[in-house]
Amino acid sequence: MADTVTEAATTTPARAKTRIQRENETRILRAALEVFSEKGFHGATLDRIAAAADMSKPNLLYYFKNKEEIHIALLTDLLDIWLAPLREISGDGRPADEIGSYIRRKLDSSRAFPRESRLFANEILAGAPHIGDFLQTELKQLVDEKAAILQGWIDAGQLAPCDPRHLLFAIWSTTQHYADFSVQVRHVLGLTPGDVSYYDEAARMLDTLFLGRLVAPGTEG
Amino acid sequence: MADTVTEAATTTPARAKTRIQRENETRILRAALEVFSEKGFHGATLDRIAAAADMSKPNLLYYFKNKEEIHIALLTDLLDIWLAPLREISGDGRPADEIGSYIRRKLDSSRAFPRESRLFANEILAGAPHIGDFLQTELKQLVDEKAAILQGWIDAGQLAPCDPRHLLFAIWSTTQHYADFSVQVRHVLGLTPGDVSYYDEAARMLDTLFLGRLVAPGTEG
DNA sequence: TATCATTTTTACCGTTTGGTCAAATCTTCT
DNA sequence: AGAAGATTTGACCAAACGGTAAAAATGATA
Repeated sequence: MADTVTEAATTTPARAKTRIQRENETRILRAALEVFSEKGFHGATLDRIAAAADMSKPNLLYYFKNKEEIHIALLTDLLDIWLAPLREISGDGRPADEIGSYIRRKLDSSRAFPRESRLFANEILAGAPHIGDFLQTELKQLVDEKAAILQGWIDAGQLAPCDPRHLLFAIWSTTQHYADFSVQVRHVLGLTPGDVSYYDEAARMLDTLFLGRLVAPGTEG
Repeated sequence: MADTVTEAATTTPARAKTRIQRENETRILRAALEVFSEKGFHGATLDRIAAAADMSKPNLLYYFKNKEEIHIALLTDLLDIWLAPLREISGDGRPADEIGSYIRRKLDSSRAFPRESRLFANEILAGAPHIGDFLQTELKQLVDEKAAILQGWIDAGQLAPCDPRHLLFAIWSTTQHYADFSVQVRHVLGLTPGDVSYYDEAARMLDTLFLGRLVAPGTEG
């Protein structure tokens, strides 16, 4: 399993970073995100990443000691993006407002960071070899905390009885789907490759689903 | 892009298959499914698949001419599994019954075929290089057909106004999530690696979400 | 401008990987 | 049993891959 992203990074004193160093590291990370999110860890090659960064392979390896270190650097950046929308959920607001805005934030995140979302999806699909520890500790803790808020609403009769953690799963899956499965979404809707116009309709759907009544009364089994 | 699964397969007359041939092909496909779904296409190696099939690599290549052909064979089998639950949706039933049972079938499919689901997810994430054509034609057509049924219910006031295709997306994402992101689900719930006990609670959640009212009236924004 | 550290390049290496080939072995059928 | 075909194996190959070493070039600084 090698390294995990939660470990301390620096063992050497660590000098101040040069301008070139900063520029090249971001160039590499940007290129690597593109390639990793599209091809997965094993499908991505250093040659490809180097080419995308407009840089020679040995030069790339001057900034990151190996392929895995680039991958871990990307995942580390990613986790903040992933958690941010969840962190904002507050027990002070009204359930519909809080849940509705959480969904909107997650959906916005899918639209703004589709590559990051696919990187995350690839990592989970692969068995979360690098972020397993994060999932078990940091994420679990935050989920437990927010689930308690949702449970409070359930106890107060403001939210249907359900396992709040599964409600979060439903929000994650539906929102991330539009980034991770965008190819399928587009093909089914008959859209062209770059088109992301489906996000507006997606937002309406998720509002209806999570905040409205989907199936009309009297038509239930 | 190479081959797609929808192309005609045989150009040679195709002899009747031997007992050994049938046995070994299924052994290979079973092993390949295990490895591909766990490691992705590029992460899977012929050596690994051969080892999992308890077979030498050249012997494996006696039955499938290359790695891609094994992958395509798996995807072909997969598509039937993927479509089956959707095909069953009928316009004759009541909306809640039809949608509810569709969700149950999809969730059962995730539980019964998690490896197939992950194989599918990997393929879509990679940009659907092999099943792009299937998505654009066969799947799109079936979705259009079923979406028309849902639209009929909407027009009859039995279903909330929404884009029916996005309703299908929501069902796909929530149900497949439990197979594709099972590692994350288990880590968040604090379950052990093999544990799939979360499926019962998942079924309740999805029933509440799609068929019930999630947020109570009066607590909406 | 001379010096020193940083950055980049060229050439290369060992391993892994997908795949081939021909010989050997096993099945099947007469 | 023996021929014919099907199956299996061991030895091997070329390309791709991750990564290294050392020299050359560039940048910062006094």
